[in-house]
Amino acid sequence: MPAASKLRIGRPKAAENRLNRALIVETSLALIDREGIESFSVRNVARALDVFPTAVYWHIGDRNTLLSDVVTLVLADLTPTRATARWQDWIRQLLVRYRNIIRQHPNVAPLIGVQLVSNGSLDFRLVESILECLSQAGFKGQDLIDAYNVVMGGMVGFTTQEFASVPADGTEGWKKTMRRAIAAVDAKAYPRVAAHLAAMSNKAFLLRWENGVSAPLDAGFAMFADALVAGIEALAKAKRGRAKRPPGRGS
Amino acid sequence: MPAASKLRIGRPKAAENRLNRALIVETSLALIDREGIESFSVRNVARALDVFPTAVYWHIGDRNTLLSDVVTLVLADLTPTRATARWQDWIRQLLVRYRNIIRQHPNVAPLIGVQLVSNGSLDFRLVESILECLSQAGFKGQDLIDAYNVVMGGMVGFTTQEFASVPADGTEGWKKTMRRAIAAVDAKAYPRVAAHLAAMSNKAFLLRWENGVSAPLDAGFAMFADALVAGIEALAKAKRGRAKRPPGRGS
DNA sequence: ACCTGAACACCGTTCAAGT
DNA sequence: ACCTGAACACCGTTCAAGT
Repeated sequence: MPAASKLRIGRPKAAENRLNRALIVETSLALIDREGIESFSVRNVARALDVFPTAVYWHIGDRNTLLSDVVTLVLADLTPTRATARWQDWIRQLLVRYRNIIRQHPNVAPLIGVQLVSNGSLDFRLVESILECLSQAGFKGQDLIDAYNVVMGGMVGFTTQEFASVPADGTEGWKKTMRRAIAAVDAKAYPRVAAHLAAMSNKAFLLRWENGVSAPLDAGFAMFADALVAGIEALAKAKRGRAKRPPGRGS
Repeated sequence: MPAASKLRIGRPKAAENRLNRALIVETSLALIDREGIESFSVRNVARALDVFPTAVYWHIGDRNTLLSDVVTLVLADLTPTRATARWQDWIRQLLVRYRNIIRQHPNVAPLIGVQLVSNGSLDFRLVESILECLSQAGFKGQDLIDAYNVVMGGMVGFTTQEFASVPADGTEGWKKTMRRAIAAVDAKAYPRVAAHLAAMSNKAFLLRWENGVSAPLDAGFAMFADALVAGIEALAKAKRGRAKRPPGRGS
């Protein structure tokens, strides 16, 4: 029988508060926030709720579906409310909102984008809003779809990496190894890396042993958002200029 | 004893061909390519090599380190050879090369970027080349580091999502559910989604049940690369114009 | 409808031996 | 140095019961 666990989070057992899907999803998120996805398991969720694993299964279907629901919960308030004068601001705001959400639930980051199941969310409001925004920018037809993918890809891409998960436990040895390997860069072979070593250590992709939780890349993200918006703007302008395709290779 | 497995891949056992790290890493990659990371395990690697799991452990340290080595192997030839006249072309080429590599090993995609251990690679040549390129573009100091992060974030971000892993087995029911949910969009509430439904089904993030392997986002990726490069170019130009920061928020 | 209970076929990893 | 062998503490998931 499931022992009266110290991990217990939700539900006062004896009450008439029965097990249900929402409770399971909330408990899962709480566990992931606290312990990370590496050590997340359906069995731990069951322990936290003081029921048998099979009771959880009755409600969730399977592990992937549960994780998909967690993602849906986390991203529930992603879509910005309408009404910014410039479409550029709306897109930038979307990226910022996404990052702020992930900052509150960094351990969820690895779930989004890398598994197709997380599409279970299917927030049509988000899709519609992005399309609306990009139509306003002047995109239509295939270009509109492409621009949509650019926005979504940019939104998730940078932040996912910034908050990439740190190895669970044996992390100490690995951190030391990383720090040393970085510090020991050959200044003759890689002069620019050596020159910027202090500014890049733990503040640049590949040269980190901590993630965005303890070492956020604020400035890098700001430039990423600026660049993406400026880039989309430039392409939109080029397309308006002539009714054709831009200098880049097309579909 | 490890049965003479049908999964057997490498090493003719009786030969003097002993177990070693490189062989283990190659075998792991072959298994991941064939079966996906979802069903990857150290024990399967051992079976494929016809040894006990503990023999593998003697060489690799632990599972995460092994996966990090797999990533290193896959990305070995990522960095483009020097010598493109325009820095813009070099950056675009880098993104294209990254995507081509992932197309050859799509199941590895989820490993890159989402786990900090994969930084074990530490290819200074890549870092140095990007810095060189962006210096040529006119970035310096903190801006140079930020621009570096923009490039790395963009390189990995889009493609990782395009090749997000599809659920392993029970995939049939999930696919049907997705297809129906998408097809059943409310045209009054989401007119633009409804209008572009055919063009977006399986060709736009969130509205997919297949990944880049069977439904590549070629045009979307092309625009993403164009937008990112154009955006970086615009920021560089703005910075050259005045010795200050661009309109976007800085730090 | 909702949960218990037992069971199956797996994991990663450690530790003690063998050669 | 390199591998076998056994063991530990876990997994996700299914299936048969109970209420």
